[in-house]
Amino acid sequence: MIALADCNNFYVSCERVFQPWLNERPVIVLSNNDGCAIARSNEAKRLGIKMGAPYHQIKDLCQKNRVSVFSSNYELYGDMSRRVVSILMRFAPEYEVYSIDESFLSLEQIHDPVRTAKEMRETVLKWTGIPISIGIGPTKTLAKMANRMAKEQDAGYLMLKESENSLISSIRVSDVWGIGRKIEERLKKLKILTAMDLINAPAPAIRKAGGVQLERTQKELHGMQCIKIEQIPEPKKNVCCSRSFGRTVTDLEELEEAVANHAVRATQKIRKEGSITCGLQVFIMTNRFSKEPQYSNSRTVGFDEPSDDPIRILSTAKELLRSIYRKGYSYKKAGVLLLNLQPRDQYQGLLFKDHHNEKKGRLVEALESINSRHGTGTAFLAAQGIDRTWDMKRNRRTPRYTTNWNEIPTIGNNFEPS
DNA sequence: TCTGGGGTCCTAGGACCC
DNA sequence: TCTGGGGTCCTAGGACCC
Repeated sequence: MIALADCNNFYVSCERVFQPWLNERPVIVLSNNDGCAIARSNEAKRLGIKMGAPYHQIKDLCQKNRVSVFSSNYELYGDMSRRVVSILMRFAPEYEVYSIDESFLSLEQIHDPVRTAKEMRETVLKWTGIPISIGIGPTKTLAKMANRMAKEQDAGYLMLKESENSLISSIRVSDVWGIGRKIEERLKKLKILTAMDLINAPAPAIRKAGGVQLERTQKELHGMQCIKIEQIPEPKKNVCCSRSFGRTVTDLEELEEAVANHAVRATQKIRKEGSITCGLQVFIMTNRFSKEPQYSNSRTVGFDEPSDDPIRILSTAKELLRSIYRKGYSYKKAGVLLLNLQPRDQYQGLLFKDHHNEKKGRLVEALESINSRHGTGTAFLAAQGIDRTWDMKRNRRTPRYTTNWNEIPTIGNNFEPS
């Protein structure tokens, strides 16, 4: 059996751990730039706030109903996520961290999966304050479905066996893991509306409608494991860093600063993974929701020799940016992708040229060590800009309670928060 | 005024090879 | 009029996930 442990309304639950008065009140957490609602408490869901709803459209509703609204605090959520995983792994030695709030666990060796699920749930709640739901099924897809049902029934945990047809027949096909809007439409034309319809449909028709992936989903619903638990995550193949601006940006100089920051952050990511990049893409775009003239463009370049040098990646990114920049547009977003990542230890140098520069290497290491000791952003390259007035909005972020010495919560009145 | 960010996998089609 | 057969590799775009 496979279990899927999923944190309930995860970002909201993280905020509630440190602000318990938010319990049983409507709470939402906004995306970067305070754009959309990306996490909602059950109370907020009941008010009709949809996943991904633009905040400016629901602002009145939130004020009227005294909804607590927060900017996302990824330092906090990332740290809470690690804590939850560290508890789950005590129960199941084989597991896969699927996303920031979900893990698949293999319960193959476990005698009584339901009992284990109950214990996991209680322990995670007690040790972290985060409520989780656990779905158990013979495959990942069925575990996902069981998880969904557990949440709907407010049960906490639920085990789904293959034979439980009555349960499955009530599930809409679009609620099956792996089926999005487009596939749903195609299936609708074939009169396949529920998970049960999908199970009973002829395989060739399914293959035609949704390719091998949909066929795999169908097999998984039959109880045949097609999607393995991946204990050790594969190294990333690409990395992307992009942001919307807090305001529109027209100047090349400001775009350059933003792209410089994305390039440096992307490079930090691959260095942490021990990867080097073979290529680089830069993109810029105007606000697609605006009626102003639209422009978006991207340019890609391959490196003659793979690199993880932030200075080289940054300067290449700036060159690419200059080549696609057009004056007169109001830009809303810029990003940098590092493509075709390779493990650093499989690096092949060039025969006739050497980019390697020991002095520069030491400089980058010094930057990294300063930032890891004193916090990200302590030391940075001048190209990244100082004021960064274009930076994203994050007006309602709570303290980084668990990862920053200056923001640790205090108890009682003896200590004034600094 | 205001609309997120970061990934993966698959497929079709083009360019190229013998 | 009629123009082979069988591959590989790469890329862009589409679909999905959280």
